[in-house]
Amino acid sequence: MADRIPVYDAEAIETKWQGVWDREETFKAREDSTRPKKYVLEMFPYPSGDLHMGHARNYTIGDAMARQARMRGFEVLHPMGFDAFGLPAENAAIKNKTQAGKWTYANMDQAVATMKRMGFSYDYDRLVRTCDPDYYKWGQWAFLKMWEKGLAYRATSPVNWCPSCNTVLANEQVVDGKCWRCGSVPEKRELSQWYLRITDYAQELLDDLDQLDGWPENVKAQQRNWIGRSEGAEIDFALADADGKATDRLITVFTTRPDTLYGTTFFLLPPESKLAAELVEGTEYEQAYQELKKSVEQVSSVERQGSGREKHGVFTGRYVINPLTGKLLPIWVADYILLDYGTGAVMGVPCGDQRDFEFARTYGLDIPPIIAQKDDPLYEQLKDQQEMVVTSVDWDQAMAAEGYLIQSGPFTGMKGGKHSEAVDAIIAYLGERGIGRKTVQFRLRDWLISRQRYWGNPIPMIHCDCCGDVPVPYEDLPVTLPEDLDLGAGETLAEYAPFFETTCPKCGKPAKRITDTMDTFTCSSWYFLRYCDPHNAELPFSKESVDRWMPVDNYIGGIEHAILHLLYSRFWTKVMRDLGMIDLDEPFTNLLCQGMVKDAKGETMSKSKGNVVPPSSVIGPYGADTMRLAILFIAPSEKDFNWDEEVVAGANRFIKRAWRTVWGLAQTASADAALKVGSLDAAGKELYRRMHELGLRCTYDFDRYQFNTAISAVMELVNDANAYLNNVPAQKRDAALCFCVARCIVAMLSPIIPHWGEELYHEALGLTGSAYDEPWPTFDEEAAKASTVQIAVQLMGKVRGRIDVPADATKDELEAAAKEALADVLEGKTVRKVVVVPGRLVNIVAN
RNA sequence: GCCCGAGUGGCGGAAUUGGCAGACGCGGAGGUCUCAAAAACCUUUGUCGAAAGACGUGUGGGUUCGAGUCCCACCUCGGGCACCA
Repeated sequence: MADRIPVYDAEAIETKWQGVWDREETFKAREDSTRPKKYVLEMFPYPSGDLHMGHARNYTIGDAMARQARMRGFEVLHPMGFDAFGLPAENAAIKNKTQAGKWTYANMDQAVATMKRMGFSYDYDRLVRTCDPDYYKWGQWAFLKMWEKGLAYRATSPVNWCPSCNTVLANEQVVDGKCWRCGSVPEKRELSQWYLRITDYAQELLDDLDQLDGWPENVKAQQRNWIGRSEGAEIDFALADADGKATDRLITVFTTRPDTLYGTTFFLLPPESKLAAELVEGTEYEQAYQELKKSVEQVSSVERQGSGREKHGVFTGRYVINPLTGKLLPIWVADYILLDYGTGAVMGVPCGDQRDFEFARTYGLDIPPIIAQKDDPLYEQLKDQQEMVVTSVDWDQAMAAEGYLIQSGPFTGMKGGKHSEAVDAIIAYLGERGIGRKTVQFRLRDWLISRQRYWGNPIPMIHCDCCGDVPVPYEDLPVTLPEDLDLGAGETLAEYAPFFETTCPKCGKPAKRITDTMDTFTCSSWYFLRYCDPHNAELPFSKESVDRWMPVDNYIGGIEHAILHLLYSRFWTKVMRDLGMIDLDEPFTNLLCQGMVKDAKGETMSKSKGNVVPPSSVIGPYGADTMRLAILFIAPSEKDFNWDEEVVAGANRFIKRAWRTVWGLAQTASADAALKVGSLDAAGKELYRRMHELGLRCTYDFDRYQFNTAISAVMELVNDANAYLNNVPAQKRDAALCFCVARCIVAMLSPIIPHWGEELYHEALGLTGSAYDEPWPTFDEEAAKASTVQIAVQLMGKVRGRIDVPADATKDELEAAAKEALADVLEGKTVRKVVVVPGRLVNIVAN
């Protein structure tokens, strides 16, 4: 072994090992391995340029997991790819007068170079780019399968249209009332669009969240919120004719509060309602209705939403009949009613609902009390009152939601509220008469996937004037995206005849291709399945390969995908399961959402703010390993952190110190000598013990992905090893111990600073092969135990002293030792109780 | 309004799940080496106090021999959903 310690030259070492890993295909996932599998996956990037700090953090976390898993004996699948379709490429192409593909491929090449420079252990043979025809072909294939199952369909309805992106958006992509990508306020437009029927899976998507023990609570909560399940009832109201007599025509409402049916004094429809338009047509009420409808269209969705907004409505001149009381209820059109939730019709209960209350106040409608709490004077007055005698009250706000029914016919006196006995009783009563039924509503809407943009996966459908919408035959897939549009001149797919002109596969007559492309989130909903079998030319993936690798054991990515990508991927997985493609309910077993990297002041990094710290600015002066260590050490992975140059410098200092320590140990190390613990001197025994203690801690922290404390455990071991080197003269050091400790330090840091680890593994320890063929060291609880421990001696729970005791002392011995230590304090007091926690403390209760 | 989180030194953060609060690192102070500086190494560093000691995990209560950890009430901050009937 070398006598002199070489200088730590990060760049030389990193270049060297990156070359070796590449050449030797060290990180290729092997299909024929007999090891158990582990699938570690980071959310693939959108190639909008080079990687930024957020990517560096995301991939460093995943890489540490992947490398450690391999050392723990797993065959690891750790792939990478690019979510390559999308608007920024198209916008850049328009601006630079180039092709979207050209721009995208150049960015991907750059990003791959940076990934390699960071030393990420990807199996690059499995690189997937969603804009490659042999990938997006299978997205089209999946669309056709969904079409066949009725899960893909076309519908005309008001949709969110982003005027800046010139395309429609999914509900999930309207964030805070604005386009998720550009921040413009979308307009409502009535358009014919393509949807995936995700609502068919609403209940399952909700229920299966309970299986996802490895997901953060807040992500599951967000998904539950988004799916938005409400239990309630549908109730049929008969439309009245001009004389107030019931007609055959029924209008159904959805309500979560059927118990408040007796308090219904009006009936509500949304402005977009076709029924409302029909009811007022040709009447004196039509003009006011049209004005309201127009004013709603002019108001943006941001303004229209929000409970603070004043409510507007118009009367339609028509009535429905309350099925319980037989009373006539005026039908109003109101701007706070949503077309696409529930049945699109609402019963107005001003006493029980704050919104209905405000509406009733504005338009002078009755507010009859039908629910009261027991301490309410109204309750005393009306608790046995079945008929309506108090028809309106003069309150400031709606009644409490819970209470007892009053003036509610036979249900008077029952407990009311959500999921109350009154709810059940009224549903049962309505059910017997066939005018109401229990039902469940979801807030989740079907997934609108058409985009009127070029750079995406074409929807594989043809519209024929004779045959309607006809799927492209499977053998004609993929529908290839043309590469020679003049984007700079504003050309779109819809105007590009070579693309849309075709013939109908059914009747052979001239027909037009659908020129919408699919939402890019369709591409990212199944890429993790493609990684299992990336070169399959017959199918999107084989069942065997998915059975081999799925589910993803560790999925790492940003919290911003809590709803969008993570919900869509769960849906897609369930669809693939129902198509018989896979046997899997959920794609991602464990999910880690890493925090954001902000600048030193805590601001988010952005090009417009000019505060971006590019990864290259750290890799350049310090090297990739320092970058990786700093990122993992600065904070727990889920937390945001502020970029701090001092932490980087500190990380680099530790790497250099650990480098010298390992080399220092290596100078007296021997790989051949057997370690005889019994014959070690005191310093050696203690170092050996600490190695086990800290190794256990480090392993435990790796197992729970808490890298900051895993690193601190190794730091302690390095400190201890240094103390050993400083205090024990070279000729007295134990060669086997030195080797063992050095090897443990190298092994435990290798997942985090891999080039450093590989270099020392070979050059300092003189080992061959790869550090990643080295199994993770095993540590022993017994060996970690100290012969004597210091425990606290407490009086009434307060620490009064500390004593050194043998680790194996009995409870009685500990009690005796503690009493002795506190003898002078205890004098004159009576000991009531003694609590002994071996290895920790003795607490004496005395007075 | 509803639903999730989180509040610990000057800072990032630990605390093996009810058992010695502040591990590890940053920063600070002092020192060694040097003509000097950098680097490196050593000592020290929760607050108050000269010391003994006292006080300390957002606030106020509670349970317990013992609470950062559990329970109740509240405050503050962050995030998500939101005119969803």
